[in-house]
Parts: sequence; C-alpha cells; structure tokens
Amino acid sequence: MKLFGLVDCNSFYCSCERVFRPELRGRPVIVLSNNDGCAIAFTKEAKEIGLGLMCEPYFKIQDKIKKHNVAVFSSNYTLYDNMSRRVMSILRDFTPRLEIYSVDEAFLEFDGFDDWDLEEYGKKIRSEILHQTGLPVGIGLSLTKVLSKVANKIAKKRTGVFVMKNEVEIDQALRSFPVEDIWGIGRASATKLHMLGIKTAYEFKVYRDEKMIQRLLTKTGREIQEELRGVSCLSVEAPQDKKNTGASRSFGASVYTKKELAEALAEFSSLAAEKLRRQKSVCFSLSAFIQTNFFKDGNPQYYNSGSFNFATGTSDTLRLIKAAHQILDQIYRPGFEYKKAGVLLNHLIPQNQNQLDLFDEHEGDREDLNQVIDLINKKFGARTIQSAACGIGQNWKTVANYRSAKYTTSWDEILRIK
DNA sequence: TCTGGGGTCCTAGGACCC
DNA sequence: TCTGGGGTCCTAGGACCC
Repeated sequence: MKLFGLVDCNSFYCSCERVFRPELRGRPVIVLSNNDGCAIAFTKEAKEIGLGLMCEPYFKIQDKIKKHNVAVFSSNYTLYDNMSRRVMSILRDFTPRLEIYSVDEAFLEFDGFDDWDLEEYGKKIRSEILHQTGLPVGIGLSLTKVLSKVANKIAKKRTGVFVMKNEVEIDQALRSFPVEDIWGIGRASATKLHMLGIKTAYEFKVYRDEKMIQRLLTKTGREIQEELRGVSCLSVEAPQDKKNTGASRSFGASVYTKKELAEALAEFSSLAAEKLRRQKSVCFSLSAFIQTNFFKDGNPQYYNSGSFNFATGTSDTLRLIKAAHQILDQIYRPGFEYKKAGVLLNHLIPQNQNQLDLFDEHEGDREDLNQVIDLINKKFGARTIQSAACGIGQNWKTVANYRSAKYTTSWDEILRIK
C-alpha cells in the first residue's frame, strides 16, 4: 500500500528566528513581509494574543505588539532558505520519494512500509529534524495527499504526528473538519459548497452529485473529492523547471522619476535573470509593470505594463534590462507617485534547447560574463557586482528595520558565543 | 507616515484554419 | 426570418497555494 506524508515546519519563519535567539522561547514572535509592510508569520504565542491574521498591516497591530512584548523581525529569506535546505536534506534520508512543496513543507511517499509502525517512524523523523536544526515540525500520514494535509493539521493539535489509515479513522477525522480548511478549497469554493449544504469534509466526501462538483469547482474540486475518498489523484512529483519567473517589490519610499523606476526595473531584471540561469533556462518574453499605491484612495492611480519578445531565448542580464527599459519608455507617465514595479519572464525553455537565430544581428548572450557575475555574487554575497543601471543610492529600496543576521550563510554574521 | 511576493492549474472565449 | 461545423492554439482571468 502506498502512503503519503506531509511534513510541515511549525511557524517556520518565526521558528528560524528563535533557533538563534533561544531567549525568545515562550514569547510571542512575528515576522514581517518585505518592506516591513505586514505580518506574515506568527508563533503560537502570537496567535494566542489575537495576532495571526495573514497580511495584517504592521501599523495596525503596533499597540498589541507593545502591550504584549512581541518580538518583531523583518523577513530574512537568506536564513530561511538555508534552514529549509537543511530540513529537506534530512527528510531525504528517510525516503527517496520527496516533493518539496514550499520552503517549509514537503510531501513524502512511502511504498512497501505496510508492516512498519508509521507513528513511530514519524516521531523519529520529527525528533531528527528537531535535533539537527532546532525546528519543530508536524507530520501527517494517510492514503492521499489531501488526506495527509488533513492529518497534518490534526497532528499539530496533538503530539506532532498523526496517522490515519483506515476508513473509520479517516471518517471520524473528516466529520469534524471544516470543508473550508481542506487543501485546495479556498473562499470561493467554500461558499459554493456551503450553498449545497456541505459544511464538513465528510459531507463533501459523501456528496453524490459529482457532476455538480465538476461544474462548480472544475476538475480540481473533483480530484479533491476523490482524494478525500482515499483515491489518489495527485502524485508526489519530481521537481520541475518553473514555467514563469520574475521579481517585483513594493518600494521603501515613494518614487516619482523615470530614472528611479529604470533603476528598480534593472534590479528586478537582474534578480529574475539569476533565477533563470540557476535553473538553466532561457526566456522568450519579458514583461514589466509599474503601479501607484492602490491603498491611497485620494491619489491619482496608474497601472501599466508592456511586454517584449526575443527572437532567441535569453538569460542575459543586460539584454533583459534593455528590454525592460524599452517597455518603461512606453508606459511611464510623469506626475504619479509610484509604489511598486516588477518584471516577469515568460515562455521559458531549457537553455540547451535554445536555437540560435542565423539572422539575428544581436550580439547574443554574454554567457561567460553572466557566469562570472553569478559566481562572484554567490561567493561574496548578492549584488557584489551588478549592472550600473541598478543605481547606487537606491532610495526606493526595501525597508527592513528588524532584520536578523545571516547566521548560517555569512562568516561575518555567524553567531558568537561568549 | 505605514498595506508582500512568487508561483500553479484550469477554463472560457477569441482568433484562426480548412 | 433564415447565416456551417469542427478543430487547434493562445491568452486573460479566476482560484488557489505558501
């Protein structure tokens, strides 16, 4: 019998911070989004005092933060990525069938483990990760991916591990599981299901009008229903190349000039190009957008975007910057207070399938140059070397007032023990 | 004063072709 | 009044995820 497991780190970002600041144990901790804009991660203690609303603006919760002595961190993705890698590599020791689903979650597939005490095995995985990284995880095991997600949520309320293998156990769990908490059922689908009188996962599972589900929730919803019935539709997937990528940010300060937008777009193009090269792909199209702050009601609003197609696939930073700047020439309008911009790369294919265009007069990709840039930046830190187009002052740069150190990836910032 | 970023999948409908 | 039929490809937009 095949079984699926879902391992998920508890309050991942907060836990990463706490590993290096053990005095914060038992204290509420939150982590803010880019620009310290809103809260995106919360420890149990933070949720207990009424925080925990995803993407609640920081300025709206400041009173609570002061009152309850909440520890606040800017997000430190360098640290979280590195911690994530450590967790995933431990998981790989337990099963070769592993799908890294997000920075803090992985699906595991177990085949031929029928005689094993999976509860015990789960506990072993859990204690190994805790021991080696200091991060607490929850583990759910069941017959399908969707069911393992359910099991995982239940695990978190208990000892950290929960296995449900037979129909009786599963149905009992599903009866008290709200339909809107199922993985893949968002707000819109939940509303539709409620209108059909379906409130719990169990009621969804046994709802017989499958055509109606197909019509209202499309193929995705039907598959979820099957998965609840124990019929596996979703498999554990090997990592695949991204089909799109990009980079976008809100600005730390308001931006008015074309020059600053050009710098920002150059920076985002560089970031996106690095991602492209990391997965050894090239893109055939780049689109760029600029926009004002939509939260400011009184202000005149503006959004525009444009795209640029390449005759041959490219991952060359300078070529991408040039394209982004051409788009900016077309979409920039003076007189607006800009708050956000971004670059998206589309039509990605593997670099080794890229065909050179005989008639292309273009200088082509500076592959050697890009490789050297990537190497230097990897060794000495991001943006050690970059295009001058990205600017020097960068006063639009992301704000991060509460950033912790890069404890695990930078010798300069390594933890000191007195 | 202050409101994130990066993805995937599915479907409907338009454009186009014979 | 009545205005083919069937197929493919592409894109925009919705919904969802962490």
